Amino acid sequence: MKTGQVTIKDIARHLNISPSTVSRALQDHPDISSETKRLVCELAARLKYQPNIVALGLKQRRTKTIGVIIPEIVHFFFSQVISGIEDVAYKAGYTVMICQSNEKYEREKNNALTLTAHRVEGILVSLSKETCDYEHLTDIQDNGIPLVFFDRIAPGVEADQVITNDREAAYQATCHLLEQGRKRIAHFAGPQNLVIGRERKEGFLQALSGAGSPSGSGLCVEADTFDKAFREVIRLREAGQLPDALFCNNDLTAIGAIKSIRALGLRVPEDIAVVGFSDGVFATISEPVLTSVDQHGFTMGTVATRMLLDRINNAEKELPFITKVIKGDLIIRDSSKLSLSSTQ
Amino acid sequence: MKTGQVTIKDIARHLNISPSTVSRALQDHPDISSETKRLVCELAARLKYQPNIVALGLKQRRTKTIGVIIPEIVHFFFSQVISGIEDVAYKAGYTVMICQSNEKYEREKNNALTLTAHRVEGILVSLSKETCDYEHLTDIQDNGIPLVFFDRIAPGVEADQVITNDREAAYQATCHLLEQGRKRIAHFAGPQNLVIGRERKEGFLQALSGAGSPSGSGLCVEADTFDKAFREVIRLREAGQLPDALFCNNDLTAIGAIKSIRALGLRVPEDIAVVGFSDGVFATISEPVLTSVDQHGFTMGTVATRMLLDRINNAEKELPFITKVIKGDLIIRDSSKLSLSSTQ
DNA sequence: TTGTACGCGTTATCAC
DNA sequence: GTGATAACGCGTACAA
Repeated sequence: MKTGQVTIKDIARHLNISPSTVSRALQDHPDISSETKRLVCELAARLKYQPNIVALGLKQRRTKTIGVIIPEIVHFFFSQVISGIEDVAYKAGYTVMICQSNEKYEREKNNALTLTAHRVEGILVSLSKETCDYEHLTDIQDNGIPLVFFDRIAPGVEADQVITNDREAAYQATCHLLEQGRKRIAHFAGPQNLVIGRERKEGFLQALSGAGSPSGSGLCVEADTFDKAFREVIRLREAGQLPDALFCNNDLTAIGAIKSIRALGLRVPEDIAVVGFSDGVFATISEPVLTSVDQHGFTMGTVATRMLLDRINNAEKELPFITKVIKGDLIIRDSSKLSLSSTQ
Repeated sequence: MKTGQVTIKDIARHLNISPSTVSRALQDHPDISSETKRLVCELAARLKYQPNIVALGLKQRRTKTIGVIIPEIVHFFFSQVISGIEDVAYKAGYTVMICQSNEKYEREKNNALTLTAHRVEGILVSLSKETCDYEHLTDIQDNGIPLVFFDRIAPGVEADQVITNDREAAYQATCHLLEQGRKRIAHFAGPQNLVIGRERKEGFLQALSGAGSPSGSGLCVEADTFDKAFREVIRLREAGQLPDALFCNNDLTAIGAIKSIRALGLRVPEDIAVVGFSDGVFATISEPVLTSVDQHGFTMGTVATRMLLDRINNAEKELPFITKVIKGDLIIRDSSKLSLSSTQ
């Protein structure tokens, strides 16, 4: 199917002038007579002429497009980040090409190739859960295309990064539980090959050891989905290992845990306090409303995009790589807060 | 910033052969000697050569790209649709360019221009809440670019469409409430300039009149967000108009209502049964879990994209426009279902 | 078997 | 003031 769109040539033919004259007239070039300009602009408007950005990109050797590789759009956090990305990109006259890895390494590699084939000027990446090898990404850099990681970064790869202060936020979240008088706090952790998974766990453990908590109290389990959390709570109960508080790697996990806890006839927060991470809509919808760390997804998107555009526009300068930290805010809600009575 | 990517010319220069030979070698053209092919392919691999899709698009006058205009990515339903779109598009070798209208008419007009400027071969659209005029979309069609509407269609515009059986599903949802013995059922409606808003309300009213319900029982209020629903429940209470059941235009609205109802010390579903629409994750996270109509967002995306690709690949044929209806499934959960006792 | 010429839409650089 | 030409990267009919 050929896009039957009007070109500069069409206008030139209609007016019996050359394409270059049309081009200049449209750009309000001083050399062109105002009469010609009028004629050209009128016809262009009537024919709804639009410059062909593809051709422009070819000529100018820059596509004014940036690429994004994310695990899944349907995750609220990522959709927020994308909104932030688009916001900044569009205002700067850039188009955004979004690719989903669906948490698959192979797919992520493909995404990288798709984007470079489209000659995007820069790429924003958040790693899939499977990704352990980063060659497909360093290849991009070798091609001279700037890369900015957000949230799920690649350790060891030299590049700009935007992250949450995961460890610190996890530390605070755990301290909050300790302050509530909780003794046996467990952690439902994310995949440990991701830095965010490790960092959050690390912060959790630090808080416990800082509290001089008895060894063995830091029960960590890898569970990062609603379903896994639901099952894990049941398993812990059967093993007689139910904690009195739970810090989860993300909100959906926390909510799965809450559902499971309640299904067992126990109460949140009275019997088990629960805290999530990466505050999205879920936290306020949950019952009870969920204490969580607000990761400011939209902001993360805007910051990352600005870094990328800076990098693109200063490609010559060999500026050092930057890591920006967006501070997560612990928002305390009912799922972890005892209003009056104490637990026993 | 110039994408310093390797071109066919670079390879040709290195090997002291002409660019066309390189081109043919890369395509495994029979005319080329296997020795030359080997040389070319080896060097191409070493240099990580990738064909410039932009240049190809220009030459072949087809960009292998489709555009999407949606209100907001952060809506779970829309993010599901996008996943479906990407799934089909990528398998067909198409790239997807996503634009958000942010529910603004002006922005939607801009999106349309951006996409045509990029010479996308077809466009998928779901209207913003503000949109009442459709010229920016018919302009696209006049340009010979196929258009497919999904979910939020433009009445009067001749184009392919994919929709939910909104009226019927709303009818069923309301009937379900009637079957539960509810007498005073209210509707929290969406914007009435959108067809889906009107249809869902229509279905609601039909069910009531079919039940020979007393006039005035069909209380309709325009409220389509969490906050509006929350406030509206309070207002109804103050006005002494609280219903015993509530059918909401979407899930988030339903959940806002539930939160408000509970804040008033009333129970769901015992005092007020609640039903939502467009079943997303929210429905299963809500407490109690929410009865809702599953709109099958992912499927809607795949179906719409297939229609669009068909249209693109059969541009010559003047096929009649098609409307596909994806049946919504009413999924009954705790928010509307009385297990044992009856209401009084 | 390989090279040359052309065109996709656009603009910068010459020429006139 | 305007027109012709070349170039961006690629594929292909045609020539050699």
